[in-house]
This record gives sequence, structure tokens and C-alpha cells, in this order.
Amino acid sequence: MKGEEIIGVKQIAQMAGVSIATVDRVLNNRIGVSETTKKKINDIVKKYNYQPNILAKRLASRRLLKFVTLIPAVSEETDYWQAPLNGIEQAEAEVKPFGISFDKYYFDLNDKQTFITQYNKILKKNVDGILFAPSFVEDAKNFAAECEKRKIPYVFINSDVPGLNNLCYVGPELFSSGYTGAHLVNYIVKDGEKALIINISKIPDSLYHLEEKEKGFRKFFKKEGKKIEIEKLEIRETDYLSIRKALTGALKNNDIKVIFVTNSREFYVAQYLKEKKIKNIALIGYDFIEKNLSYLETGVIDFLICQKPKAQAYRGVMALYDKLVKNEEVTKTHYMSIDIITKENCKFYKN
Amino acid sequence: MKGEEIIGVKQIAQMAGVSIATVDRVLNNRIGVSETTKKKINDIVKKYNYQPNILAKRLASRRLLKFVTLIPAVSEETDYWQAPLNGIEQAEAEVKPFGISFDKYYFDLNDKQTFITQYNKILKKNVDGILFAPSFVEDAKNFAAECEKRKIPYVFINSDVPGLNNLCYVGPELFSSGYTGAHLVNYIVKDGEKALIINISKIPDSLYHLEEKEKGFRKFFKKEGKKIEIEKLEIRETDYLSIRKALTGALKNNDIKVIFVTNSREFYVAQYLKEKKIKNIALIGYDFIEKNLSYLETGVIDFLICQKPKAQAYRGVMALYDKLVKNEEVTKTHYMSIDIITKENCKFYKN
DNA sequence: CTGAAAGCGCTTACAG
DNA sequence: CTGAAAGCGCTTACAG
Repeated sequence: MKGEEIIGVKQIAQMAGVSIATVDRVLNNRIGVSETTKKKINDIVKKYNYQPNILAKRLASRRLLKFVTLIPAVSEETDYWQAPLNGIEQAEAEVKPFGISFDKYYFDLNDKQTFITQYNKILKKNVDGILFAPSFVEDAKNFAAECEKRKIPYVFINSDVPGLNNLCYVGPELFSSGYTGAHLVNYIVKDGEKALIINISKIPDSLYHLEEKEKGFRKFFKKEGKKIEIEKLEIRETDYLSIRKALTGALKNNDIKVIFVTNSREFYVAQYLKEKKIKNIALIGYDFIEKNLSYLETGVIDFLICQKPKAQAYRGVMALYDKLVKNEEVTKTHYMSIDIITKENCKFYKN
Repeated sequence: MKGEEIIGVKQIAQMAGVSIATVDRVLNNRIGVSETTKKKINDIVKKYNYQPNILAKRLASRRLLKFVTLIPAVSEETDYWQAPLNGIEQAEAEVKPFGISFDKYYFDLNDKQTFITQYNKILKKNVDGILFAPSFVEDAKNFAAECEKRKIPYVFINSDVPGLNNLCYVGPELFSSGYTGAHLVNYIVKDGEKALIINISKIPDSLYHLEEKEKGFRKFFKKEGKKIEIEKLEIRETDYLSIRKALTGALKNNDIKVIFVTNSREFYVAQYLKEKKIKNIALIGYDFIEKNLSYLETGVIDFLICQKPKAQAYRGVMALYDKLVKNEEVTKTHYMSIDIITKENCKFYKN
């Protein structure tokens, strides 16, 4: 910090009166050094605040690392997972020169078995770090257990599975995102008026996540002492026709002021509102995906709550890198910011 | 991309039937290579998509780079500039191992002369890249001209000065941030009701920026065809007493529904509203600074519009790095996202 | 216009 | 338990 001389292994070796090979052994906690020399070297390291040159380290080390990622495939239904994939690729480009290679695996969000098949493939390989989306909670736990058996650090993105020894989690804090959504809703509904929460999903595993958001949403009004009416609609299909039918039922003879969709499927609701030419219902939902953006721009959707899926994956990979290459401590939980996107600021948003 | 062999200077030299020194000359556009060999080498580079190993490059190059930054000092009045400083320091830590050292200079936002004094000091040194906040437009232009004379690339953050040959600008797009603010206001005021815009500043140079935001703000209502009344208050002092007086005048016998402050000084307005126990006026302003946050948390301030000042500085430094170290093209204008911060999502925000 | 050699700060066998 | 030497992929003088 105060402009000290920068020293290297050579200088340390000289001062300690040993060879650089011995210094290297101490620096990297390799075995086979007497306690006396070890201490002598460590003292010098401390005194001069020696910082290894990471460039030289990676260049000299012929050891290559293999990172593996396992996330949902981009599907026709949603291009959401394109963003995390982009984040992985950005990280890949950045750490490639440091001798790290990537293997990318994908599973089908509608087919739990594909997740299992893929993780079994991964476990057969020689990998140094894993990043995955634990979309199917139980299977994710099994995968995690296998990783631990093999002492492979693993990182979660997008959703967390508490109670495991993952290196870290990078993603949203769901409760607060629902809570934030409620604040926005609060500018739109008045006392006595109605809001409608809609959960659209056919994967049982995702219900937990949706309900966390819902809890946050409800908590806001409880805490603020607002007397709005909250209705709820569960839709267990993800095709427009089913959703259309459900909405027709729910909105009939009903004076809903605002709809809060707990995941990225609000484009279906928007499609419905547009089709029926309903203009006096505000709509808030999640995620910066193509289908939502077009409705945001035309004003059918009022707010999108987003959590930088690209950055999630990028940071997740970098956590593995920090741990395995830089040997740094990693913060276990890294919550993303809760971003509020409107028609006006969306063009500046980096998803 | 398709798992080709990774080749290095050695392989290229071998294939071209020359020495690696010659390859190096071509790769780095140094003089003294015949056109024939140059072409031969470039063809191989292209054919194998040779990517230089940046680690080895920096390690081998004994050339050190000096980056200089010139930003406002953190003052009693506002800790805003702490964030960009943190961003610079983060970038510094990251690129230090690549042989880059930093000199940080500061000026007083209330004293234009300090900016001039500092930049003259900088110009006397041997520097390779400069990042600065062009708060005083004319003086910034002079500084920029000197940089160009010396062929030193320079980057702007926080506010732009169009028409110059800066390497890039990283910061907000002001018009759109005002426009976004208006959208939020629009949920609060109804037709026929009143909004108040307040510009608080005593630096004439900053007025341009405030007015850009104001233009965006007004444009929204014009475009949406909303018939709200917009009043405006100019305050040319930045102490509470002056502001208190101005507010008392402006709010007397007036039914303002929402106040939009065009910079970070809304904490003064919040202080006033709190003091006078006025609860039915919503307040929107700029910037994630301590003084605003406390009012945000108690609900006096409804929304804060923020633009990641830390990331601005970080990205600004990295632009110099990309240009000078990686020899990459740099996008000239890099607008930050326009972030909407509420009581609920503020604790997840990374300013 | 071109090449042989040393070196950047580390790690990695190998030898003792 | 320890050291001498080669090498990672580049750049930098120096010599021709």
C-alpha cells in the first residue's frame, strides 16, 4: 500500500537462503518443508506483504481447469435462459487465457429426467468446478451430494437450495422482489380496490419460488396497513388457451385494478388484455424477455421486475474462478439487485 | 470456436519459416518486416485465428502504464463521489498485476480553479490514459485538447461533453432518466393535479444537465397527453436555510402532489417535508447517497433514480485498459442503466 | 530486414 | 527435506 518494493519468489528465496523451489512449496502449502524454513519463509512473506503474480502463476502452471455448467436449454416457450448462457460465455472468454475450459450442458425444464441424465454424464468426467441451476430441488440435492463426495465445488444460480454446502448462490432474494412489486402496485390500487396475483406454472418444483414472491407481496400490504383486496389465481398450464380460459373466469364481473404475475409469464396475460381490449388493468410481472418487452413498450405491461440473469451466471462462474484460481474466499450468498424496468428505462437495461 | 488447436508465436514462426522475433514484429505492427513475410505471417494468423496470450504478453512486457484519474473530492456536502472512487479502486486492484499503476487527483466542485490546477499537474507527468469528470465544461474542453495534443486517450464519466474525441463516455443519458422519473410521477398525480420540478444548484455548469432531465420529464406528459400542471422552482443555493425559505414560498397555498428534484439534493426537500409534517406530497429524486437513503427508508422519499456511479468509474478505467492493454476497440458511448430504487429494493442495490 | 538469446515470475518434473 | 534446470508464451535488447 505505501509503495513498498514488490518482491517475488526469487527475492524471498534469497532472503531466506533457500531455493525458489522451496519457497514455492511453502507458498502453495505443498508437503516436504521443515518447520524452520517454513516459518522463515512465511515471516518474509508477511513482512513484505508478498502478493503472487497471478499472471505468472497461471502461465507457468500447466494444470488446466475444467468448469462445467448445467442450465435449462433455451426453449420455444421462453428465451429466458439465453441470458445466463450469455453470462457464462462472457466469463468463459475472460478466463480462457487463464487455462480454464468449459463444458456446457443443458436440460429440459419440463423434463426432470433430463436433469438427472445430464448430471450423471458430468459426474463421469473429470471436472474442477460446477455451476448449475437447481430447478428441480430434490435432484439438485442428489447432484450436490455427489459433488461433495468428489470434493468438487458447485455454485447455484437463479434459485437457491438452502442448507447445502454449495460454494455460493448467485440470484434473487424472492421475498423482497415480491415485496418490491407490492410497492409498485400500491401506487396503482387504492384502499378497498382489488389486486390479483397469478401463478402460472406446471412444474411443481417452481411453486416454492412463486410462493416466496407472493408472501413478500402480501407482507407489504399487511405491514403498511393497506386494506386492498388480494385475489389469487393458480394456473397449472402454460399454453395460451388454458390461460385465456382461466383469465376469463377470474376477470368476469370483477373489478381488478392490477395483476401481479409471479414469474415471466405475464406476456400471456398481456396478450389476453390486449385481445379483450382491457385498458384499465395494470400489469406487473417478471423478467426481461422478448415476449414481455413488446408488451412493455406498448404499455400493456407497466413494470417488469428483473434480476440480471446474465450477471448471475457470470458472477457464478467467477466465484468458481476466485475460489479455484485465485484461492480467494467466496461470499456464500450473493443476492442480485431487484431491478424495476419500465417502458422508459428498458432500452438502457443490461439484462 | 470449433476446438481448433491453439497456436502461439512459436508455431507461427515455424510455419512461416521465420523467427519468433519477426512474428512478434508483425503481430505488434512494428516496423522493419518485408511485405512478403508480413503477409505470410498474417495469413497464418488469420487461418488459425491466433489469439495472443494476454498473460504472457503482460508478463513479458516490461512496459508499465500509468493511468490518472481526476474526479471531484468527496465533500461534506455530498458523499456521491465516494462511489466512483470505489469503482476506480476496484479497477485498480484488478489491473494492477498487469503492470498498471494509478495516480488519483481530486478537485473541488465548488471551485473551478482547482480543476485547472490539477489538470496542469497531470499534464506535466508522463501518463498513458486519463479518466476524468468533465464537470466544468469549458475547462474540460481545454484539458481534453491538451490530452489530444499529447495523444493521451481520455475517458469521461458522470456527464458527457459531446463533440470531443474522448475515447468514451460512461454515464447517464439524462433526458431518459427524467423521462423515466415522469413515468413514476404519473402513477401518483392525476389529470389536473400538480407536480413541482426543483433544480437545486449553485454551479452554473451543472444547469445544462439538470435541464436535460427536466426536458425528459416534461416530454413524457406531452407525449402521453396528460393534463397535469407542472410548476418549477429554481434554487441557487445549497444550504438548508435557503432551500427551506424557497420551499415555504413555493408550497404555500399550493396543492402540489409530487416533487421531482433533478439532482441528489432531494434530502433537503425531504428534511423540509419531515419538519413540516407534510405527508401527502410524494418525492422523487436522484442518487444513492447516505442522506437520501435515510429518507427513502422512512418513506419520505418515494423513488430514487440511480445510475451506478461506481460502475461508471470502473467501466471507464476498463475502457482505458481495453484500449491500451488489449488493444481493443472501445464503444464511444456507454449509457448506464436507469435504476429505480425504492425502500424495498435498496438494500440489494449495488451503487 | 531478420534471428538468437535472455528474461518476465512463477510451476513442474527430476535428482539428490 | 531441498535445489538446479527447464519451461509457460510472449517481449526486449542486441547483433548482424
